[in-house]
Amino acid sequence: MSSEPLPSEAAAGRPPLLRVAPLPTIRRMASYLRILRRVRGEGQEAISGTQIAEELQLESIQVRKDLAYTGITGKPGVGFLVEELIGKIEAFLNWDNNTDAVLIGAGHLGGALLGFDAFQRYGLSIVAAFDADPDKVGTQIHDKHVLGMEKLANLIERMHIRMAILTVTADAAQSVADLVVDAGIEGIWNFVPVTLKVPERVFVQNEDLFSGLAVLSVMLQHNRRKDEAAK
Amino acid sequence: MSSEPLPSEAAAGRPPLLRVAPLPTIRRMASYLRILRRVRGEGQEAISGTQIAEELQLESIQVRKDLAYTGITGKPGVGFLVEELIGKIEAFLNWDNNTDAVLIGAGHLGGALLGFDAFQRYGLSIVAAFDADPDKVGTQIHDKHVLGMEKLANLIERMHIRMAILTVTADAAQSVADLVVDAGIEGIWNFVPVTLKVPERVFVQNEDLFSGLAVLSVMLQHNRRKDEAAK
DNA sequence: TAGATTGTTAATCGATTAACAATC
DNA sequence: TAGATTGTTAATCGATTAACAATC
Repeated sequence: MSSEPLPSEAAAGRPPLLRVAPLPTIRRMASYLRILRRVRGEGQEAISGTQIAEELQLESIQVRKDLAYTGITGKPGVGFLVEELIGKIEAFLNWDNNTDAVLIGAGHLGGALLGFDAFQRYGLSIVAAFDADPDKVGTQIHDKHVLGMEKLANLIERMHIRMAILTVTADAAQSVADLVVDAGIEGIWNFVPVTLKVPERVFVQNEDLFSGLAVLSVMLQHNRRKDEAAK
Repeated sequence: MSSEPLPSEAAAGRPPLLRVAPLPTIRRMASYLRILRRVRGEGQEAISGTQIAEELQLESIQVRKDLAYTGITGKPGVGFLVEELIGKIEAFLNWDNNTDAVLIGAGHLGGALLGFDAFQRYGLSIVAAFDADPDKVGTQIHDKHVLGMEKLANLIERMHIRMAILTVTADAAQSVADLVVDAGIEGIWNFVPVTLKVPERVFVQNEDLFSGLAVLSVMLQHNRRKDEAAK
């Protein structure tokens, strides 16, 4: 997986594009890691692409292709060393470094995320929560302090926080995004069903529950139709 | 597209879904609907694919292609009738019918979902929650009763529930899935980072938080690298 | 050795994007 | 009419899958 520029790019005099792996590949890495950590816990030292594929109901060729992005080399006839592969995937995902984040919107969903201590194993630590509701400010949710919005920008700057998790209401989302972007945030994990306008340098990862529900609804409807047609 | 229903089918029922639209199309439908409902609230009567595309930062050709799956016909030079388009998308997603669901696992995330009253506008109603913890059984979370696991199968069968929402712990997920599948569930909205084994007739929609986090982590890391390379 | 599995190159598939005539 | 937009067909792009030699 060389990151050499394509001839056309070189010819055009542009700087070599740093390539990111395909997004579907990146998403699958998280599940590979899950399997690998479990398997390590069971004392298994090597694992084949075939085994990973079976556990995740994927094709082994896809697993092999994906794993190649981490730079690991396997042993034909054997597979990959579990410990090494875990290290490579963690490095690929930058989950071997800790990333600090702030969470804005300490409602039900925000509270649930604050309680997710599994994040620690995924390189994420939420350093504080923020909310506009004076009744919430000053309290703690799952051991995280809830601070007032007026403290947000300053904390981001002072602690060089790069990631913000948005769980505010839809009508507040854009203004909060503006605020954190101004303060220097580089990535937003957005749980609000709103299309945020941000400068190009800021990356937004949208988690849209309703799009998942849409898929499920359509598939349920589709299966029912099939059943009825079969009668 | 040859089997597109005529406008007159609106009263008669729904388009015969022989093929399912591409999954990315289905996911985007949810966001189209969001824009349309807002725009309707503002009193706008027609909307062009161009306008929808701008609001969602998409290409207009993609919006037009997607909307074609609903069977709607627009007016060249004008666009689509907002009210009609909302109806078509709701029908496409089956969100004009109510779907009952059970939620299993009344922890933090499960509780947050129980409190999401927006689901009502997306055709979903959670009729009850279930949990193995005796301390939770008998309580109410956001006005939903929490019942014991021993009542689950019977309620699914009696009420002909087709959808189950899984927010249990990872180690319980497969056995709960087996249970609801046996009881006749046709679709599972799975929030547990576990690959469920289910019969082919059951559709599983996985919502994997960590895969979203993986994308965000990689992009943050990537942007930082680019910045450093630029120096 | 025989069987399993890797890693690469090529083929296929499916979704996105482009082009453009038709039409309001 | 002129400008905007739809809807269709074709081209492109990117990801998945197939094939298979190399190798443990």
